[in-house]
Order: sequence, then C-alpha cells, then structure tokens
Amino acid sequence: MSRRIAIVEDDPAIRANYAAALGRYGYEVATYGGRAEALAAMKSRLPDLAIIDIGLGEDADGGFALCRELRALSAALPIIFLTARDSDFDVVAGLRLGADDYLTKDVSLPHLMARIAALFRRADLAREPPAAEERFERGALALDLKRFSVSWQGRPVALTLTEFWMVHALAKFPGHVKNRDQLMREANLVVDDATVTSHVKRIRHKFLAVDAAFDRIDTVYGMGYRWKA
Amino acid sequence: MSRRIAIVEDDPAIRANYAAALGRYGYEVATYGGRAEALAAMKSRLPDLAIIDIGLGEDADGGFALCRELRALSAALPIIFLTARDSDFDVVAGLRLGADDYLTKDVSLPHLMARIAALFRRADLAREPPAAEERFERGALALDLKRFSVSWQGRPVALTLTEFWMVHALAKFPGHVKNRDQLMREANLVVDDATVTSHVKRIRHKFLAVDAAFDRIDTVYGMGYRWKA
DNA sequence: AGCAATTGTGGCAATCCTGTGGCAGCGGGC
DNA sequence: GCCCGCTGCCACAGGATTGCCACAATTGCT
Repeated sequence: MSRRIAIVEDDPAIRANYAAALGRYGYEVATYGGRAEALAAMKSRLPDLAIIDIGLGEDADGGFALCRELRALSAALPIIFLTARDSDFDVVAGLRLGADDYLTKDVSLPHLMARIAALFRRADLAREPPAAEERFERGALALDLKRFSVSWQGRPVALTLTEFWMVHALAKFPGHVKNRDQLMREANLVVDDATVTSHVKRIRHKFLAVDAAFDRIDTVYGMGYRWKA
Repeated sequence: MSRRIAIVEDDPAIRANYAAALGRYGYEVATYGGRAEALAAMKSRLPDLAIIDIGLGEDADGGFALCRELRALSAALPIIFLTARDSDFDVVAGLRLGADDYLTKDVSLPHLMARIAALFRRADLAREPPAAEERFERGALALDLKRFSVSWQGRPVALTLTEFWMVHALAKFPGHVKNRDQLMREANLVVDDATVTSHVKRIRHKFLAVDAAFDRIDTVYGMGYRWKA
C-alpha cells in the first residue's frame, strides 16, 4: 500500500511542484492550501506523513499552530517543516512543537526524499509489521486485503473501507476486546467515540442483511467490542 | 532514568566539548575516539542514541562504515551524523545508510539539543510497553486481560469492568491483604469506602452463582480483603 | 454479656454506556 | 449543476452499572 503524504502550502505553484515530485517517487499526495482545510481533512483521514510550510498565508504562525494541532491528532504522525526562514530560533521552536524534521525550501529533491525515507524508516519501527498476507479467513468470515472485499458464509458483504478495516481489526484477534481508540487507529481515523459506535452499527447491519442470525460482534460494556471466537 | 548518548569523534577537544554540553543538558555521555573502539563498546552495551563524526580519522568513510555497523546491531538505535562537510551527496548517502539525522558542526547547541529531543520523542513511540501479562491463572481462577474474561473452575464468570479490576488486584497477590483504598486505585475509582464493600459483595455473589462453595475472598476485619491462597 | 466499630445485604436512584434513526457535509461521478 | 454514497455526529431511549444508604449481622474488645 502506497504512502500518503499531505502537503500544506499556500503557494499553488510550489504546491504543484512538490506534489509532482513526490508523485514521481511513488507517493500518494494530498495537497492543502491552508491550515483549516488541512486540519479538517486530516481529522477525517490521517496521512502517513505531513509536510508543512511554516509561513502559511499572512499568519506567520500558521504552520506552528497546525503542527500543534496535528500533533494532538496523532503522536505518531511524522511531520516535516519546510520553510524559507531558518533561524535557529525557528528550528528549535518547531522541533519543540513536535515536528520531526525542519528543512529550508532550498533543499534538493534527493535530500528531501532521503529525509522522508529516513522518517518512514523510523516511523515503521513503531508500526506492527504489516501482515504480508492478502487473504484472511476466520470461520465463515473471509477478508481479501487486496481487494478490500469481505464475505460471510461465502456471501459477499459490501463494506466501505472504514468498515473493512474495523472488521479486520476485530477479526484479527478473535476474542480480544478492542476499545474505540484502537479501532479508530486501525482504521486510520481520528474521530469521536460515538462515530465508532455508528460504524459498528453499520457493520452489524450489513452482516445481518446477509445472515439474519449474525451475532459475532460482542459489545463489552465500558470497554469496546470483540469478534466472537 | 537518564539517557545515554554515545559520541564518536576523533578530535579530543571537540569530544570533550560535546560531552560537557550534553552533560549539562542532563544526558549521560560515553565518548569514543575511533570506530573500532566505539563498535566494541556498543556491542556490549547499546547507548540510547549515537552521535557520529563522519570524517573519523583519515578514513573519509569511517563514519559511514560505523553507521552501517551500528545499524546492523540495532535497527532502533537513533543515529545522528555530525560533520564538517555537508554536500547533498553526503547527506543523502548518510540517511540512506540508516542515519536519522545529519547536521553540520556549526549547529548551535540549542538546535542540536532540539534535534536530539525530537529523535528521542520519535524513538519512544516504538518502545514496547512492558509486555503486560495477558493471561493469568491462580488455581481454579483464570483471568484474561486481553479478552476481559474471567473463569472459575473453567466456567465463565460475567464481571463488570470494575469488578474485573478488583478481582485482578486481589488475585495478583494471593494471601496479601488489600485495603479499600488500594482496591479503588487499582480499579481506577474515586469513591466511598462503602462502595468497595458493595463491589466485593457483588463479586462474591457472581462467583457463588457459578460455584456454591466459593469462599476465596477473605475479609480481614479492619484491614480489607484478601484472595485466599 | 455489653458495646463500639466494622462489614454484609437489599435496594434504589443517578449516572454512564450503547443502539438507533436521522441529518448534514463532503466528495466523486455523471 | 445534480445525485448518491460515505461519514461524522447528535438526540433520544432503553438498559447496564454503580454509588450510596439504612439496617442487620458480625467482630474485637473489655
């Protein structure tokens, strides 16, 4: 699965530039022109890495503020500051806020790519090794991790991507209780607890449509959910 | 527990300089003058972070070689290159070898410290939380912390979260008396003493429903409760 | 035995949690 | 533009859980 990199930069030309460059290196790219826009988008789906222009718009501290906000969303999200300024003061301040790297805009493309790769390497150490498998069965449940398709008792269940990852997270360890935060993380979400409840509701609903006796998702009061073994 | 930082640098003056500076920032420091010396020492005890001067001695590539060797020792060890040179070529090569950062020697002390702190923050994300015991047996009692399930003599006992943590707290140290405050703390509660009594009542009741002869929870008058060994 | 302190019991009300239906925003496709 | 699916979130209702109380029973002590 390709990495998604978010670029936050107000100058459309520079933005397009970086987007194209990153694209050539095989990354998926999402670009945002401003802080609010970027924050809103990342709240619903975190990228794998964020590159932030520090002098967003007129607001001299827009980048810093965004960094703080993103850090609140995820402690693990790798963040790179990109800036015209490079006084020591700014670097130290940026890193203090939780950025992982701080580069000036005159950085060469190979250099930038090396920094990105180094960050991914480091970030991956914290991630559990992605299951190399592409198929996955638990009793009557079958998941295809390549096509994101699901079937129950041989019959297909049309799940959305979010639902798919939640089912995956639950079914990977049958019997283990997953709380709402864990489910969010495994589905790459940063949302309200209630939203997880909603997703589970929809998941149950879809499985029930296929099998009226479906009851594999247990609710553990006060804790979360569990895929019944 | 203080962090240990290893410095590999052939110039004794610079070495002492950095060592003193890092010491002032509260780090433990180990200094090495050469590649062989450093490698041998780190093989027996890994530091928490390594700072390597890239132009070790006359050997222009000494630093690079050491980086590769250290990376073989540990994929997780944070490595910072410190160098006089700073051509893009070197930076890219250094990062490719697995270094996490690449700084020139004219970097200010606060800047260097911010980089070090940022690396530690990132590296800490990968540290495994001490493998929490996930299963747990005491005679006829079995607790599964991942499943939030409890069984007595093989039969499941349906406990609520609060009850679960209290049983856990009691059974973890059979024979030891836990007072009501301790039990509250272990169940993350801030309540009245009488409430603990209520919970114990309910716990006993639920175990009795499964085994009419259950009597493993002793009351120690004036002290608290104890899981009978 | 008498007494004070402590614990057990039944029960109730407040609180917390979850399931449900629905709605609005967003983005993608036509 | 329009429609449609996905998503996040909210309000509400029903149910589970929990904190606490009054009162009974037990304990430790004299």
